[in-house]
Amino acid sequence: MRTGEVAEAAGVNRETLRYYERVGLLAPPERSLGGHRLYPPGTVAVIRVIKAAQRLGFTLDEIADLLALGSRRPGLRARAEVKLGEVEARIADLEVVRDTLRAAISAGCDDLVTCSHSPSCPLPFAGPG
Amino acid sequence: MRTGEVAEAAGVNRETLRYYERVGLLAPPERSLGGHRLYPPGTVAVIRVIKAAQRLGFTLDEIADLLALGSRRPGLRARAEVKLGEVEARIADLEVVRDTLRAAISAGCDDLVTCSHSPSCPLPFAGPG
DNA sequence: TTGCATCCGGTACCCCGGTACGGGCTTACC
DNA sequence: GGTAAGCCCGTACCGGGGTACCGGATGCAA
Repeated sequence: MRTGEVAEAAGVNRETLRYYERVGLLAPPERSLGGHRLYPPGTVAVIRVIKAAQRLGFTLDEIADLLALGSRRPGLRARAEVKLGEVEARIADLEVVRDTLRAAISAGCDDLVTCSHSPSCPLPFAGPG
Repeated sequence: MRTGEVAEAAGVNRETLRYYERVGLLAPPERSLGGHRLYPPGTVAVIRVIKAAQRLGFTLDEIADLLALGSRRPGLRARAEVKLGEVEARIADLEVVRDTLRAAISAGCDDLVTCSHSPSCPLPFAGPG
C-alpha cells in the first residue's frame, strides 16, 4: 500500500505517516524504484494501536518505547499503572479548578480586579505556594 | 520598582515580565533615562491576578481580554461559566481515559500488539469515531 | 506518450507559556 | 571613578503533535 492508501484507511493525514517515521514510531518501509513508500500489510493496524495508546494518554515517545518492547517482553501493565497515576493527578488538579470556578460563580464574582481587593472573594490570588 | 524587584516579589522570572509586556498583558511601564523599566506600584498585584486567572484555566489571551474589560464593565462571571463547561468536559474525557486504563490493567493486558488481536482486550483499537 | 494523480524531501509554521543566551549598556554603592 | 550587579534587546529554543507548502519526480492508465 502507498502512503495515500494507508493514510485514508487509518484515518490520518499523509504527512502524519512521514512524521511517525521521522520520530521512530513507524519503521521505514520498502520503496519503489522511484522512491515511493510501499507499506507492508498490517501498517494500518499498527497505526490503530498507536492511536489507541494515544487515547490512553501516552505520548508518542512512550508509545515508541512500548512498541519497541516487542510482543515478547511485557511492560504495558507497569506503564499503564504509572500513567493511571498521572491521569488521576491531572483529574484531581482539574477538580480543584472546577470547584474554584464554581465558588467564584456562586460568589457572584464579576470582575478580577475588584475581586482581588475583596476578602470575600474565593479566588486564590495569593497562590498555592 | 525595577524588573528584578517586581519579578522576585511576584515570584516569576524576569523574562516573564518582558513576555507579558510583549503579548499585551502588562502595559509598557515608564523608563529611566537609561532605558530601564520602572514599574508603578500595583504591578505585583496585577501579576498575582494574572496568575490566579491562569490557575482557573484561562489562557493568557483570555486573561488579557478579561483585564481589558476594565473594572467597570463586568464579564468575568459569563466567561467563568464557559470555562467551567470546558473544564468539566476535560475532566469527563480524562475519566474515560482513567476507566480505560483501569480496565486494561485489571484485564491483565501486558502487550499492545497482542491486545490488538485479542477480542477480550478492553482497549479501543477501532477508535471512538 | 500524454496527462493527471500521487508522492517525494526539506523546511517552515501552528499553539502555549514561557526560558535561555549573550554582548553591551546603566545604576548603585564605596 | 571604579567595579559589580542589574538590566537592555533580539533572537532562538523547549515540548507535543502534527500541518502546510513547494517544485519536481513518479506511477498508472488510456
